[in-house]
Amino acid sequence: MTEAALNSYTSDDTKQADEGKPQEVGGVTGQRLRAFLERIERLEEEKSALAEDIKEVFGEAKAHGFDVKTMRKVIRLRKLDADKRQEEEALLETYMAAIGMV
Amino acid sequence: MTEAALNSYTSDDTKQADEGKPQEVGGVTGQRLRAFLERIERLEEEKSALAEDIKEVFGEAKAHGFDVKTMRKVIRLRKLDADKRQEEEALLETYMAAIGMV
Amino acid sequence: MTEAALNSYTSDDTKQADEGKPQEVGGVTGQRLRAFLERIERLEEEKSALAEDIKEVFGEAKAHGFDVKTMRKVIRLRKLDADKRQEEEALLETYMAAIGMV
Amino acid sequence: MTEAALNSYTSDDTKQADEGKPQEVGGVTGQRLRAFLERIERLEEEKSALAEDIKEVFGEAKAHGFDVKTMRKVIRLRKLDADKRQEEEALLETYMAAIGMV
DNA sequence: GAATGGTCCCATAGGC
DNA sequence: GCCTATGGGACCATTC
Repeated sequence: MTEAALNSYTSDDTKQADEGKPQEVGGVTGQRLRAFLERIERLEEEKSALAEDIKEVFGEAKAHGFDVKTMRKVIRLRKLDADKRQEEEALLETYMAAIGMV
Repeated sequence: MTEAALNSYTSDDTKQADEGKPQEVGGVTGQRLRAFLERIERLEEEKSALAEDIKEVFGEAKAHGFDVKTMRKVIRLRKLDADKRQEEEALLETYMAAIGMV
Repeated sequence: MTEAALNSYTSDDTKQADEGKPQEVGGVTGQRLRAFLERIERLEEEKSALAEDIKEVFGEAKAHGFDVKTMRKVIRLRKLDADKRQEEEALLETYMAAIGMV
Repeated sequence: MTEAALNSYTSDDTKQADEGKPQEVGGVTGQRLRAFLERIERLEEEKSALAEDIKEVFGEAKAHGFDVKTMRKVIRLRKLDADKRQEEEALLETYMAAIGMV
């Protein structure tokens, strides 16, 4: 995405910048906000790309004759395992904290 | 669904231990399936990590006094904008291809 | 909640009913819709009541010196257990279906 | 947090087996905790069941050609209305109490 | 008021 | 091609 596209909805500030004058409107705060927005948008693009990748891998597996639905079930189950383990540890920590073992 | 697929979650390692021979059960197919599962799980972990990052950035922005809900709105609008722009460009290319402008 | 309250947003039909004439506007369809809405609202009231009950039990437990946070953790963990078991069974069924054991 | 609370998830049954004596560890307190947990879990099951029921009713309505999304909107509006009415009644009662009208 | 967990709603994707 | 099912996101309530 181009910088221009990013500016499309906050264009007032940009226009001023284009005219070679420091931002009197919005100013530093606007700069900071824009920086946050762009960081987030960048991360979301990466996230979407990963989602694409995942879909592709499923497609590949399917092309090799594997059943996607079952694969999803297996993955979900493995995730439950991991979550359970994590939850157990969290509970243990809570207990230890409760009896003063920091 | 293949027999190998069905065996995927009862690990090859175990079977090997039982029979003392590498990959008699499931074999190459099981290996392939596992590879797919692991690739997917890896990608999903990365995706989750990015989701975490995004949350953190929002948190940071909030700490600087920005309203997260409004930020989300802005991002949504900008995304629509970007999608629209992309759509238009795609259409333009279609037209240009149609009239032989490569 | 009174019947009048339930009718507050679909009052047109009701008004006609009040005037001793069968519903020409909306008619049977409106009746059916209202019946659905009322069933749902009834169920949601019951659900809210249960949420209240749960809060009360936590309160009671707290009054007996139990730590609510830890209790929640334990409950969550037990739920994960249950989910995992259920998921395992679902996976097994998928497998059996896959090999034609209906 | 009490010691009994900490023992709640490692069941009394096991301890009993180990020591051959009923309820020496955890004891009455553990019993009480377990009772609380079970009451809560029972209530949560009922709550989930109701959520299921609600989904089913929506499904039924959909099968009759109603638009679920719109139905949700209507229900939300009617709820707001009900809340408002209740609020007003509460205020009225407060006033009446204030002027001694029991 | 900050953070966390829970619930609800929507949008997308896969199956029939 | 609909339609159900599932995952993700937003919102809200509650706790510390």
